[in-house]
Amino acid sequence: MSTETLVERILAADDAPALSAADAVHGLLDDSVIDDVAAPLGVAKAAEFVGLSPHTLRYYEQQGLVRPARNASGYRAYSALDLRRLVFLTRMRLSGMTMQDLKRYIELVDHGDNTIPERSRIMFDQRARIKKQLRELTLALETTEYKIRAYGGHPDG
Amino acid sequence: MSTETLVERILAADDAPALSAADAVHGLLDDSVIDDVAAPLGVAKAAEFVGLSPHTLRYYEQQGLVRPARNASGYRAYSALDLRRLVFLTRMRLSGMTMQDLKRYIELVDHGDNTIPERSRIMFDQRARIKKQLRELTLALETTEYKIRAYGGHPDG
DNA sequence: GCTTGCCTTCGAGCGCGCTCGAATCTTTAG
DNA sequence: CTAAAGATTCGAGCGCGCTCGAAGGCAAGC
Repeated sequence: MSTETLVERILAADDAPALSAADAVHGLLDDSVIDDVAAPLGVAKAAEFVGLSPHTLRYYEQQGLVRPARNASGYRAYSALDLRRLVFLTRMRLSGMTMQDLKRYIELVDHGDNTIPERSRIMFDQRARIKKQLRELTLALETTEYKIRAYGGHPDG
Repeated sequence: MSTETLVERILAADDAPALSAADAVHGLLDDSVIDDVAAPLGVAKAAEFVGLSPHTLRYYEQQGLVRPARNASGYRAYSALDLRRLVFLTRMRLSGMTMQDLKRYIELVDHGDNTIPERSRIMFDQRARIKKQLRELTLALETTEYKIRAYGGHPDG
């Protein structure tokens, strides 16, 4: 929570992102919100929900990251649980976790509570990576804003 | 400056990164520091300075992003100016600017001041991208810390 | 019944950004 | 003088994470 409010201060009152359609990954803080959506969702809707392509969702499934149920016709049906996992996966991917690490992590999840120590380690590493990226991005932001200032900052040329 | 102090608060007093050898990209805020270094540098030293490989520096040159002078033997000699550009390039790359956009930008720089409007636009876009990434990373960080908390947070398994 | 459109599987292909190997030249140490 | 370390150019190769195309099944509207 502390982190959120701080970074919120950084990014608030700025070029409002205008998050239009279903961008769960960039908006949701409370996963329980997902229950409100009319799950289960087909692959297209689920993809739109997390901001990925249907292709990518099938790819994730093939890689063992999600296992949505199928309806009578063999179509994928993403439950609220599946959607929450997709949000998790997408956030981890967006923050630079590799497919390999993500696969390993999910594999551990599927193997019960005695894998928690290793999962914990993975999340510690992930946190360190994210913080490093935050540092790098902060420097890049400063550099960028320096340039904008130097150019006089005319947004429309 | 405002941004820096805020994010500094977020990341301060944490797992100290132990920035050992020459990590200009992650540390320098004032480019003038570069003059202190004994420029010009050979490709290996320059690479170490920005945290890239010599291969990558040659690749950047081939792509037209830097043009270091050559000594009598044809070896690359990166001047302080070149090093500052390398720091800039590296920060932009680390913050997700594509090679294509970077090439375009440098091309504009090489074409004088009347290209400033377009350069300005590129930097505005870049800033928006960085801020989006910061938002995504922040959510990912929260998710990660949530997991760590859930796992009881034992760092050593 | 037919068309439209979204769903399925499969394997191949691709764009990005390096990364490497080979052959050769230069500099430095002993 | 010799050997080792590090520089050069060139083009090929690679790992990641998708991304796409082909061939076909299923559902709904006219």
